[in-house]
Amino acid sequence: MSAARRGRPPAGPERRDALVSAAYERLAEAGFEGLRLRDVAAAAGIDHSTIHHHFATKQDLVVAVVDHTTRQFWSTTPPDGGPADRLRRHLATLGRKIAEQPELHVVLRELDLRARRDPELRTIIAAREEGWRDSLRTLLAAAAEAGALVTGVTPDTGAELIIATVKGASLTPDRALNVLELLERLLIRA
Amino acid sequence: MSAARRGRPPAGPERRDALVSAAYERLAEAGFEGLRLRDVAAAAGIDHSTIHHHFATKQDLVVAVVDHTTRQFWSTTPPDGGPADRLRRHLATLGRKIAEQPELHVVLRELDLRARRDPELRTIIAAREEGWRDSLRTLLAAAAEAGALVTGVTPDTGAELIIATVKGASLTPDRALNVLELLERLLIRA
Amino acid sequence: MSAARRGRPPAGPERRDALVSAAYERLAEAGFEGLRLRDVAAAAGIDHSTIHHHFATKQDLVVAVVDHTTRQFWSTTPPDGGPADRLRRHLATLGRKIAEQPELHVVLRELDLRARRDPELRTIIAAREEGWRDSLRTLLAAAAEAGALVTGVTPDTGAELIIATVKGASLTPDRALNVLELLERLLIRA
Amino acid sequence: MSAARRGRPPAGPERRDALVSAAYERLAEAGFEGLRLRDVAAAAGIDHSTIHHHFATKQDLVVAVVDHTTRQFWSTTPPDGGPADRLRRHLATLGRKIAEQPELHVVLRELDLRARRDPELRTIIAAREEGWRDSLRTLLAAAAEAGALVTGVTPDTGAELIIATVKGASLTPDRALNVLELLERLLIRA
DNA sequence: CATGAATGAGTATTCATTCAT
DNA sequence: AATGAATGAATACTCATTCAT
Repeated sequence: MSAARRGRPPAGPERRDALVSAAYERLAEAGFEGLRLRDVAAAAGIDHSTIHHHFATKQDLVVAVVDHTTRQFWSTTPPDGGPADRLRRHLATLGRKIAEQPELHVVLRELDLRARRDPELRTIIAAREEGWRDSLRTLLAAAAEAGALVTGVTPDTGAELIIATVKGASLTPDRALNVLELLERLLIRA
Repeated sequence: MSAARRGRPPAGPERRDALVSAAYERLAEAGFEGLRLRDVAAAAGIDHSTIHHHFATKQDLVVAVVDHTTRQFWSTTPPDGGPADRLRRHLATLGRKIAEQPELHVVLRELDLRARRDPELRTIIAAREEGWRDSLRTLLAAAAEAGALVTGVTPDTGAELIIATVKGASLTPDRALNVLELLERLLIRA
Repeated sequence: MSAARRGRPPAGPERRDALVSAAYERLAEAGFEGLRLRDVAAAAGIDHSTIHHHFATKQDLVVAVVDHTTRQFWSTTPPDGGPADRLRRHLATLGRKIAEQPELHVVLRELDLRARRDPELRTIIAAREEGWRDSLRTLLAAAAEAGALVTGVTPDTGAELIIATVKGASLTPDRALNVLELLERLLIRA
Repeated sequence: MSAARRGRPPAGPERRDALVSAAYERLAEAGFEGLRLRDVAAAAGIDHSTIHHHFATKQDLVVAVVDHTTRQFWSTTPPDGGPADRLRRHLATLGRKIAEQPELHVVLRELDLRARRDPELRTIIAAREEGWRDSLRTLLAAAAEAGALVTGVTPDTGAELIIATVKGASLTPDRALNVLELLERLLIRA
């Protein structure tokens, strides 16, 4: 009713989301280095000064993008099944997502680097990653108890290895699926 | 008369190297996002417009930094010994270097991301990485022939897994050593 | 229903006064240079776009502030008594007011300067000042007739001297009282 | 030889002075409220970004203007003669300068107000004014010793009265001369 | 009356690059 | 080679004002 009255200004609250999405896309295309509020506004179809009505500062928009991006990754996590199977599916899902949606993981790597110099982002990203790490540890502990894990792999280092490999694999998306398949075979007993 | 007046301005040709080193350090600290020619010049102790006598454009300096950085990484590669041992030493050396010299690997990740949008850097970096990949493949093929490799690992995917894990591990330097140790145990037969 | 919900939004007509007072205070604190409608609105506890329901333009609000401020100063004038005494009391009152309420006189000086570039303000302020000047002239003429004035002081130049000194003294509020006391002794016969 | 090579860019070091003069003039015309670096640059005939080559920030330029302006006022002070005469000449010179060069004194009043909110300017201006105050006190003390001063005027309050009156008189330049003449007659014994 | 969203002209500042010396 | 002055396009952010609700 109120949206798309004359076709140009979409509406009120969803405008904020449109800005975050546009910023996410610009970040994927151009990196932090090339992230310009003007481009974000243009992509969202609004005047660039209107951005500041929704986000006081560029950093505030970036924080919203971090939230949006890490949340999107989080939805990746698998539901249920046997521990070995769940781990298998988790890695397979990640491998597929990296191949299908490479920008998401590229942006996540961009955020990892930016977080080194930005305490605010560091806090948010560390919290989200900690959630992933915890769920991996739980999964690996269950798999170990079920005797499905290769000997010598503790839940702790196993989780770190998975995190590192997923992150590194996301830098070369077309090879990610194969890499994560091999990792899975190395971790889980035949 | 004016050169080496107080020992500060090194000279003519090594001035170029000083600029590359300064740019590398700025890149490690601030990322591409925060790389300013003025800062680089200041760190090298010269006027910022003098940079253009050594590098026509900022991109030229960046290319030189890429060369400098990837070369530094390359020097990391191990010399000789048995194939399993050489692989072990390679991963151990990398793990140690990441812990000791984290900025080098952070800069390399920065370059990986930048290369996605910059064909010139992509070419250089891909060529250097291809060298690393080749030597890993050779190493893994030798290890496989010696029966030292876990079954199911081909030289191709094994090399990809190592590359991915090393890259991902470099994003959390303090955990890198443990991660690479585990990878090594998973790849090499006891 | 929505008005006076929590006692904060006063009502309809007095809202206008609240805005003028808030603007006066902002002007005292930050000068014309730092006068922002948003700040004024925030200080009055309303949305900044609501200001435009009371004052079509910023200038309109400024005009209202000028009226408010000059009126406040006007109330300063003394009632009655003998001419010399009335003059004495006038200067003493001014000196005290400057010390007690320095912002009022600082704002008046701000207005004097602004009036140089703003014909609308100039007209208003000149009219108000003319009233003060007239009453000073009348007072001085009466004092002269009563023989209470030092020789050589005409009502005209005497009034100008008083006006100039009061204005200048208001720039250093803590010394104003002493300055005006001395002026009084110089003008009035012992 | 180097200046006015093609007529447009005047030269190097005097460019700084040209900017200060231009800023002073803009300040006189538009006040702090209307002081724009773009206008200053345009008045000096250079690109507005070039300003930052000479003054890192707007505040730095303002500080230079304060220095320039207060220095100009200072040069107003009279040389020598008998104490009463020197005081007479000082007030007469000030009265004439205010009438001839009203913008200078308007800018000085602008600075007085700005100094209330700007500690950096406050320090500079207070120091300069203290110099004026001191010289006035010395002058009045000499005049008092010579018996040329009206009874009841101490060097301290006399100096304050002069300062206040000069400041206030500068707000209405065409009446300043008369006001200061009257002040002189009130202070100095016939 | 009141609001929140939107606008657009404007504001200081940044920065790679050019040029004369 | 080196420098300092100059440039101009770009950059985040501001602010009075408008408009639909």
